[in-house]
Amino acid sequence: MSKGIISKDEDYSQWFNDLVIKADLAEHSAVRGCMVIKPYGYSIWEKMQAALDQMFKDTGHSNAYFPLFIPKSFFSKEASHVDGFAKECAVVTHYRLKNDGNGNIIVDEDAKLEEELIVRPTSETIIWNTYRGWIQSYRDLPLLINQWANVVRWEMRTRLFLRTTEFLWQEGHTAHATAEEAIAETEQMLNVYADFAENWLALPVIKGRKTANERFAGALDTYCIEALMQDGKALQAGTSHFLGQNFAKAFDVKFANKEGKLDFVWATSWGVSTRLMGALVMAHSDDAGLVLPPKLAPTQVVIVPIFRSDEELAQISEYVTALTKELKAKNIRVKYDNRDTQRPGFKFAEYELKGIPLRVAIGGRDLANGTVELARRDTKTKETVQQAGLADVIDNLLVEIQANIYQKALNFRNENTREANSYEEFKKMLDDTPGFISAHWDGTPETEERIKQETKATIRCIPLDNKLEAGTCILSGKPSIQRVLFARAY
RNA sequence: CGGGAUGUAGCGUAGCCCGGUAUCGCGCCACAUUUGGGAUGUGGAGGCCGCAGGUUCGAAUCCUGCCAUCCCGACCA
Repeated sequence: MSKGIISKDEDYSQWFNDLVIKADLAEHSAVRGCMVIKPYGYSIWEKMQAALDQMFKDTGHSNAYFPLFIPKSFFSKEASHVDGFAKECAVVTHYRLKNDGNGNIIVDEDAKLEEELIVRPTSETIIWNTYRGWIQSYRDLPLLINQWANVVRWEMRTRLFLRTTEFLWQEGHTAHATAEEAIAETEQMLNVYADFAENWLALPVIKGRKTANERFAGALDTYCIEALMQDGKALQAGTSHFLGQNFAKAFDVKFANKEGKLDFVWATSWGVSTRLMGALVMAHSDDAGLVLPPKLAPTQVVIVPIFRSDEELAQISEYVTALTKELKAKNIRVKYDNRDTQRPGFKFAEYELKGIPLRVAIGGRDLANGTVELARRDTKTKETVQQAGLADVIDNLLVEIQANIYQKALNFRNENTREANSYEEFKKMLDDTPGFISAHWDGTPETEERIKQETKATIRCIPLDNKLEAGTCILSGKPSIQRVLFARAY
């Protein structure tokens, strides 16, 4: 176990907190519920952004930016939307401070805003108000826009990365001429998220739809990807919404179709957030620290020299310079840690904590033998390998590590996905063997709500690849046409 | 917002019941010896004891108020 990190078996949530802090990803700020994302954490987020951004552009989307503030009146235009967000909005009421004469800075009551501004919890309203001016004809469609932004949701309880008051995300907002096209877009972006989760985060996800209860405020249908964390709790990793014509109607966004008739536009929105950082940590890491998938690791290979004298270091450095050049030619992100202020053992522990996928150690012994010591973070194994052809070995290993981390997470999820056929069995599983539970449900919000009240488990999704299967609801005993996926969730 | 707890050096803590300006460890700085898994020794620096009042000759300690954080609920990307 690493210094200052509690074992994840002993206290999972404390382990997560320790890890985020010790690995230097983020820290609590002076502002309630808001975190400072530190350089190392932010560099991982930037890797995620870069990959996602490219995927959005490859599917025809463009980035734009809309205001942080939204006039309060916009919110009341879509009834279920305001219901969903009203309780967690930060509101700007004044635009000036003043000195009260006693050395205190106070809000200047004379500077009250005519209409209060809401700090965006999500941007549907301001964006659809803007789209009204951008769309007149079917020729203006589809409109495919994404924005990278921060949003604020005044949550009661916050946790680093998983639920902070302010968080970073991207939100896509698209407009289409037909429902079919909007639904296809919703599904396409869900697939982009699943692709990203599996191929970059090395995180297997279940694609599915939310029940009416769990649907986004203002959506007709909410699709999601659900992942399983190492403590057996589910985490919603991304959502994609089919908004129908709700926002078009609320903001009067009409277009002339090919027949010259006016119709309301069909909408989607979709987003992933810095919560993915939490998913990344919780899915793969261990008691020694982070385990980063090579594709997202800011540094993929760290080289640690072991030396007794300046002369020895100079000899090692000469070899490392050549190796580094080779690795960089293969687009491998490599760091040479030749600090003489820390000893090798300290560096080993530090890079394990930070999740660097591969470590190369090289000392006098290796120089004599033409070898290096190569250590994998994911398996914690190390071996002595020949210097000749090392760059290729490393290149291949990074691919293997990415695949291994994914496979490990997939095995874990498979081992912790179970079928329950009675309510007793269901409750026992939740307590004894947490994970996904596939069970029959009668399709009513009442049953869903009662299960949630009694067990804290929610329906994570109705998987898209579900097979229809007649059965009886575990709670009500009423007929059911399919199993749905339950879990306790973050 | 309800229930519980905690605020003492960068971090973790002792002292509080029973008032007398603060203990220990990690980390930090200097030097020496070290360097293949978180080094050792010697010396050193670092504190408005969460904030504001009150009691007292004297408050980290007692009293009141406030603020913040954490844990458990309801809410949630």
